[in-house]
Amino acid sequence: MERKASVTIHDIARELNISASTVSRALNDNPRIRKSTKEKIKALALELGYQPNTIASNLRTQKTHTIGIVVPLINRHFFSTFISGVEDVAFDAGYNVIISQSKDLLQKEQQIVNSMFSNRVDGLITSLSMQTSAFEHFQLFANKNIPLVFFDRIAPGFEANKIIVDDFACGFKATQHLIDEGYQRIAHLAGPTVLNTYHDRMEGYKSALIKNNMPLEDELIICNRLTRMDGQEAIKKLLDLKNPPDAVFCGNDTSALSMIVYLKSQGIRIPEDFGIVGFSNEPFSEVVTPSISTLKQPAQEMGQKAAELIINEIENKELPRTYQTITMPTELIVRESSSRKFN
Amino acid sequence: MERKASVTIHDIARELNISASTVSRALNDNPRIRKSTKEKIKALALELGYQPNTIASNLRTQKTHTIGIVVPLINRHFFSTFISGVEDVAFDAGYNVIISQSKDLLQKEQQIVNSMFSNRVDGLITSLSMQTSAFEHFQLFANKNIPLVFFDRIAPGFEANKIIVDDFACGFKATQHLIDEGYQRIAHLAGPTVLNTYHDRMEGYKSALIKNNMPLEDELIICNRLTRMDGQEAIKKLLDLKNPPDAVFCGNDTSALSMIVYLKSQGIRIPEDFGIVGFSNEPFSEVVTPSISTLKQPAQEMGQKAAELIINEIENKELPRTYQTITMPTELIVRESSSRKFN
DNA sequence: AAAATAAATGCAATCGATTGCATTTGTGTT
DNA sequence: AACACAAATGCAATCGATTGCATTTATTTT
Repeated sequence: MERKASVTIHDIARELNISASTVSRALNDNPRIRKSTKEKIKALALELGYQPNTIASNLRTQKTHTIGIVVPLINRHFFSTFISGVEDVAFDAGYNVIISQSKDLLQKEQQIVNSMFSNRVDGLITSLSMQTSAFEHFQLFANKNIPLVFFDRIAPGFEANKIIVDDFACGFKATQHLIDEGYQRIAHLAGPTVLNTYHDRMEGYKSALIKNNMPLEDELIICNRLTRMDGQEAIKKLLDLKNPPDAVFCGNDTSALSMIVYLKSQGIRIPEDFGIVGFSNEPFSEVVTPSISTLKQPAQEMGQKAAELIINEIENKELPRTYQTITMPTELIVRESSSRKFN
Repeated sequence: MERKASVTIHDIARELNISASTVSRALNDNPRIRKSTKEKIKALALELGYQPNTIASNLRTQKTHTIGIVVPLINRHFFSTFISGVEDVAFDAGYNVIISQSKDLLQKEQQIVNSMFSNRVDGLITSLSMQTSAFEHFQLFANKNIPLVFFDRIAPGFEANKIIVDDFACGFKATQHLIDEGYQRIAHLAGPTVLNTYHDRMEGYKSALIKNNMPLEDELIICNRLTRMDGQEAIKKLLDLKNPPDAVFCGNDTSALSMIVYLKSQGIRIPEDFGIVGFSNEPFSEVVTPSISTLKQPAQEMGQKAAELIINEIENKELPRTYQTITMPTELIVRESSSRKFN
């Protein structure tokens, strides 16, 4: 019920008969202020319950100590873990994190990016929506030389730092693994291939087939949005082929799971009759039956790295920019769904 | 590489030979400005690529259109889904969301809450850390009449809005269900009972036993932090009892899962020999074998509700405060792990 | 003790948008 | 044409902290 306005440095100054500048400097431990004065000021600040107004400081210093994050969906394990990684590093470096989700909609992404700009975030970390194939809305940041880091789903050709995994190698590894396990006819369920991630995984898949002198067949490649429903439809379609596959490399674990559920319901044994490899190691992948072989992306570490990169850029704005693309290591986790030797 | 400072309303004013006030009003669609003037101003703003400086506006208006969220861990499904719900509603109402994780550490929570205050969030939504049993750090908000909403793990006795589920009823329902399925000796694995959630679930458990004339036994109640490891240790301990239980109601799904893994490894059949009910319906709970019976909390809806509540409070600050505690519905999802009739 | 130097503090502008009140411009009435 | 009134715009202070430069105070040097 206290209606009293906030305590400001002016209140402290008045009380002590000194100037606001001195108070400001004292609270910021500026060496120009005598120790005894500082102590006096800090003591009073504490007593009055002074809380700095970050907004005012931000306005004056043109720095918000805030990093914006835009991801398709906050509550996807990969993204929330990534965010957690960013937040860890950011917090320790004195940065706040503001977050929005594009819901995989380009229009919302554009709105958010604008809003983040108006909020004067010091840097922006983002993974593109499924609909994003043009990048003008990020130009705002580039123009004003505000650090920008893309991760996972990146803007190809855009001058910025990028953090990715080697999706091509992942696709290759997954497919090669299925081949090594003796599967003969391997299909691929991909996401929208405008996105580098899905595109590269598919190329890796193709490359592995070619390397092993196996034919590429269009009917064995399906593209959709990789939801549970999509996975089920895809597996039905594949099983209906005249010459159906005996394994699938899926673009994510969700669709892999829904395929497994369907295959089981049809009495098809996994991995004996059919092999599955997913992508991104969702928490459920380890614990379902059969457990899902998958590729693990170091989400937390990617977030940490992204934060380090962007904070470094923010704090060295005067230096000439050099943009790097950092490729983080992935791991093929072989589990039951693709592993005949387990049985 | 453009080094030109940002375009401000003053730049627009100068160019058009009018005052900044008029520009400001025009851009905010103030009816005091003539339509033709507005159009002129907006056109130039667009041409110059004007982007409002939200910081300046925030300082002047004493409003940031920002809601702070503090949760124990961002990448826990319940929390990230809750956040997603908040973000949905907040975004549509023109609010930003800033997020931090306490990592279940009181000290970090205190730091974050202070920082959110200094950043002048218009409201704060929070679920307490496992270590939090005193609430002075939230007093800052209460004193200045800044809306505060607790959810899930709330501060008992603190005057604020609260969003919870009826954990007592949940504990009761879960236990009653196990009894109905014919389990004779039911144990409970609880989290730290300083937290209302775990405390209430335990009380519900006890109440169900009493109602059914079953004895309460201390050795059947274990308290820990409900990690996977904790779950495994707990089930071992329980099985080692002279008179071991034949079912457990677990404080979360994670510990329930680790119990299941252990029980399976010991050749104990679920649900025939042993029943398990978890809590919070993690994504994996539906898909493991056996699938886990659990209580579903409407995380997304809770987030939406929290956002609605706090935005309403923010935008009606002059109204006298009335604090409500909203109890959201839960659902007992019966799956294989507790359901003898399935087999 | 005066002068020179260093240390401590203060003044006032600034960041960019907003807003109460004053002033100017425009419209309508007789 | 003169007046009343409404509509449109401008002035200048404000939000709270920061900071270059000026000024005051303290210390050292000769």
